[in-house]
Amino acid sequence: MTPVPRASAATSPRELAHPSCDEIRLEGVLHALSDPMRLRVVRELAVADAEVACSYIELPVTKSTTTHHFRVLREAGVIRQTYRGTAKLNGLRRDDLDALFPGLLDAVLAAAEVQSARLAGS
Amino acid sequence: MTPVPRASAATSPRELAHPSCDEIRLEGVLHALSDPMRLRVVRELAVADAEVACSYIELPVTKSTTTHHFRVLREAGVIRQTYRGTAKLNGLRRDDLDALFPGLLDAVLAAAEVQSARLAGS
DNA sequence: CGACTCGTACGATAGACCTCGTAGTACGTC
DNA sequence: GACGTACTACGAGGTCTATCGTACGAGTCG
Repeated sequence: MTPVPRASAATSPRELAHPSCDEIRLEGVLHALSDPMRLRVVRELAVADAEVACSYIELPVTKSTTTHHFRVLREAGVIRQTYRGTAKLNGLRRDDLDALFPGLLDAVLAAAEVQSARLAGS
Repeated sequence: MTPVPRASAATSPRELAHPSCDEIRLEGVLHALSDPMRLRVVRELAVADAEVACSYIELPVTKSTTTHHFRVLREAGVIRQTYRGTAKLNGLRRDDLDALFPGLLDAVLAAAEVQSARLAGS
């Protein structure tokens, strides 16, 4: 019942499973990006342009839910997560996404920007 | 309980409600595109580059389900539907989408193309 | 008119998803 | 070792969604 066998705790039991580039599916990426919370996370990660902790991005939901969204983003191949002590650093997989789907991430980010400005402007 | 009051059947009871450009939300578009069936429909509409009937696009699902997907696409603002006799013509709202989110549709279509080729090549 | 085709509407079902709360684990600090 | 912090896992509740089947309205053609 444990899909991820806990990485066997050999040396780094805190390795997180990321999909390889071959496993990243466009539908999954679009679905991950279609949630307002996750889109917000991705936008903040994009402007941060560096690895930030989960707690750095404040969402109007519980921490459990935040964890859930980060997991969805990771499993879709949108972000990369690595542990660093007690914190978990999150970064956009921009290189992989750009290689797989050129221009897609930028187009989505630009569209989010446009819409955000549109909604703010009235 | 009827969100759309049936257009009142005044003169054209067969007018379909489309969201205006202001009402098109990026999340909705991404969500509409995140379904394999709908992505397929959009791709076929893009290559057709003209208005085609629902039945022109063959999907491995029932006709009811096909109708459902077309409705989702229309309500998200991705396609435009108009009646012409017994058939219903579907066309991409390319102009509106390009105006709202420049490059987004092309990026998604290109990404779908890339992935399709990748999956076919094995 | 009758029959047929195209698409819709409604109900039902099963699965996925977002959200939360609580309990637990890993890591750092005192 | 004890405590606090950061995040996770699990279960639950409620909503949404994809799919189907059947029944129905609109239009076309014999």
